[in-house]
Amino acid sequence: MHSLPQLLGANICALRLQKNLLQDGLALLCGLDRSYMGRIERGEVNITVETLYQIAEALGCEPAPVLPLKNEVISSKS
Amino acid sequence: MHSLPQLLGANICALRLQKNLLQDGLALLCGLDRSYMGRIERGEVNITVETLYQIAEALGCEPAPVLPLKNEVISSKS
DNA sequence: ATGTGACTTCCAGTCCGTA
DNA sequence: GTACGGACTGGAAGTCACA
Repeated sequence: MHSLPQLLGANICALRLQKNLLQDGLALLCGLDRSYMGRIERGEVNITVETLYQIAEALGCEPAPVLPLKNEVISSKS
Repeated sequence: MHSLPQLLGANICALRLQKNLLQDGLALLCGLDRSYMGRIERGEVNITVETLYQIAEALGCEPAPVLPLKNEVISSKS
């Protein structure tokens, strides 16, 4: 069980590697900064849905497969 | 074809009505402000993935069915 | 090729109202 | 019950320099 941004970042990283892309390359496709893409993959930031769609578009898939299931996510509520 | 926030808001609204919830009630379940929930449904704001998960949780479904498909969304790129 | 700190701008999200 | 407005705070977006 990890935080939502961490799981999301791990999924993005895995999908990126499947496409043999570098963080640089993916960031370019998304229209995002290289260093910001790194932070996303490390789960350091909580992205918006628009950013999610940009990434899904660049990865050539729907946003859904990028998202972890609810029960994989550490609940932020007590 | 509408903007992403508009489609997302319409989906949330439809799912909320299926559950016979008011904006008030859904906002409470999500831990969000009532007026902000209204803005979400009207597509006036671009929410984060964490908020998306809060809403999916409150609606009793996964985040995926709340999200529109890429090809339903007006591309923000030219 | 990626991690990180420092930074600015802008919007996610709250709280107060009115109709 | 819901739409809509103004004013506000924290944090997402976005960039750069350096390790």
